[in-house]
Amino acid sequence: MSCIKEEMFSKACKYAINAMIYVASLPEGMQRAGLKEISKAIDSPEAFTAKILQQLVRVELLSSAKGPHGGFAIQGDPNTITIAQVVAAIDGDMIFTGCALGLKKCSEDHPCPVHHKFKAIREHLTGMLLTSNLKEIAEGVNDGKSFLKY
Amino acid sequence: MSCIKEEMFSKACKYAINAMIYVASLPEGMQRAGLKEISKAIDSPEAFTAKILQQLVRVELLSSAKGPHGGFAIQGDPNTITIAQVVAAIDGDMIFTGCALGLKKCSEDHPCPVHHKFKAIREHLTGMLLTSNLKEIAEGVNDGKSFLKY
DNA sequence: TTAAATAAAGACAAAAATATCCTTTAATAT
DNA sequence: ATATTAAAGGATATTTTTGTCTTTATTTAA
Repeated sequence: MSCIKEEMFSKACKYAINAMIYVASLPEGMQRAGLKEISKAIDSPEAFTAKILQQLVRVELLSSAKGPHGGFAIQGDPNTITIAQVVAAIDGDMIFTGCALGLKKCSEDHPCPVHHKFKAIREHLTGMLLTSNLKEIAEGVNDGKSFLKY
Repeated sequence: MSCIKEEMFSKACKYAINAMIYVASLPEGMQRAGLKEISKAIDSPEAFTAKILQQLVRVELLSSAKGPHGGFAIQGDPNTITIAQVVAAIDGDMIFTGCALGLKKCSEDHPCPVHHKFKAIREHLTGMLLTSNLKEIAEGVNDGKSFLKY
């Protein structure tokens, strides 16, 4: 027993976010990328990434095409797709709604000992994720202001 | 593949926080509780909780005594022990310092695409955890204002 | 129409987190 | 001293998450 980890999101979710940002950052006209290209761009395990992309296709955040020149593209408007949607698709909404201490019935009426303290954090986090759209974030990458790997 | 979880802390960490709060909430004079009592109070698996309490003893957040009337007590001043310390002891400091998207070298110079957005959240979270002391939180439990289980 | 490219799907493997059980050690009380 | 109580430690089991591999299905291009 020697835990040294626990971060905000699962690895699957991180790969999903990174992949979505990468695809969103593709130049106009050629907005389709294959699995190999994506997992190379975000430095993620290829086969595992494939599974995650499948999930994103299922929830219609991505569209996919088989065959030569196939691959994945953002489905919908990158301007209105938020990181919150990607997180919800992969990790579910526990990060937005779950009790920090794991109480099943934690609420205003029956709060856990840190309920009110975490409420503010959650609202801050949720608000940020809801207002972070793919387009804006992908632009940072295209401008060389932020990075998808290392 | 059907993830539906991911919360802020590991279960181990949640049990640790709850256990610390419970022990801190014990009445003056009798501030020692056994494993059974603790895991019943916080509704956690007994044997697993034992391992976590051991860790907390090792990092000297708890003291322990064997034999009849043995058990666990807060080591030090509950007024100055913070939730941040408990989290760091069990989950490490990734929650405070790690990159949200998992980049190894994420920094101001080489930021991930959401680095700046998460910075504020992290600071908010860290500040809150650093200023939440056991004493204050345990009082809420003693006053019947908050709950350790269900 | 066939070959090549690519995603989808399913089975499987490895690693980590969670959880249990059993034995040992230490303290207390009789 | 001895029996009892309770934590410590170690081995093992289960579940979840992460990751791989192989086959199938679909599309494109020659």
